[in-house]
Amino acid sequence: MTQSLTLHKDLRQNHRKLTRARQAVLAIVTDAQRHLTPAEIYRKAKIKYPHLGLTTVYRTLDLLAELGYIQRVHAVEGCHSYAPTAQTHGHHLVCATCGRAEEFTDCDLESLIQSLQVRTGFEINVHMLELMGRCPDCRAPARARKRKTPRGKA
Amino acid sequence: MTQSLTLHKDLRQNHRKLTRARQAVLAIVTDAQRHLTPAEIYRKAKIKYPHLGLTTVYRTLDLLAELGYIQRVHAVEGCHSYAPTAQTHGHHLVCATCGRAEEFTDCDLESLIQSLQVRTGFEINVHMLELMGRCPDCRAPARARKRKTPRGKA
DNA sequence: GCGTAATTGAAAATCATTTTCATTTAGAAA
DNA sequence: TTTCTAAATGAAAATGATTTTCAATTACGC
Repeated sequence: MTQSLTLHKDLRQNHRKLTRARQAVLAIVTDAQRHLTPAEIYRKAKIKYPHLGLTTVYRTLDLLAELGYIQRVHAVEGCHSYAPTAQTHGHHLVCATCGRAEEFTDCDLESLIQSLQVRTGFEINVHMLELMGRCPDCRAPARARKRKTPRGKA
Repeated sequence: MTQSLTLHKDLRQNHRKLTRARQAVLAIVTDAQRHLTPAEIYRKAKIKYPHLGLTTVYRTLDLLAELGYIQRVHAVEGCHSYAPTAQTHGHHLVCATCGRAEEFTDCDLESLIQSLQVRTGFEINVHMLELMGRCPDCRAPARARKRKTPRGKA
């Protein structure tokens, strides 16, 4: 709604149009509780707007990410998922079992970055921090059920 | 060399064989100064061992990662690259310009993880931290030359 | 409303990855 | 060393994800 208005303005500034496809895609990503893959977004958005094509989803995700409305999420699995920007002001805490993601902003890496800059001579300007584990919901039944196969290296 | 011996032992324990293909792939990743994609590894390893097939590279990368000899790297670009484990005891500092990667181990996230665990109820057991910026080499000439295009789509 | 550039979706093309399968090979045992 | 067999291999095909092409459609400034 309000977001659509802002988007409309942002698009106009670049001589671009606010289409139903773009609204549908943005709505899906914005309302999602967790990051979604392009295919998932396509499936969900197609319900709102059945005429939608997968190609357009890819193009729209690129566009929205460029404009800063959504963000690419890099998790261990699902390298190319997307999450609304609001949800990603900072970093992710992703549940390895159900994919639910919490975000947090306080990452306090300043001192680390400072010392690394001095030590390495790099100029550091981006950082990506992703934490993974199990959310409360997935931890609870885990005690009762059999544990998931560790699929570990050993 | 020494690494090959260790690998041989590790493989034997799992009833697996030390093949020329595996040696070639491991050598390439181990000697790399930055993380490489499967295709890059294939191209380079094929020089050492021309008979090598791409399929085998994929299978070998999985195996070596499982055994802990190499690690998957998740950077903003190149979601499925690999780096030697030695280089990734901790985290990466990647140069956005030339791709050169430094690694560091002191990440000091314990207090952050602690407080997040309490706050969210998550059990946190993995973290991924990647810093990006420009390395000294790429910074130096930057002052003299024109700055690189910011790589925006617009 | 009109005109036009931007956008679209379907299909084809491309690219990365996995599977299949007949052949080859490492390495344990003789 | 030779023999034997399970493990590993590479080529080709299959699969999946993403991008390109292009003619048709649509948003929106006029």
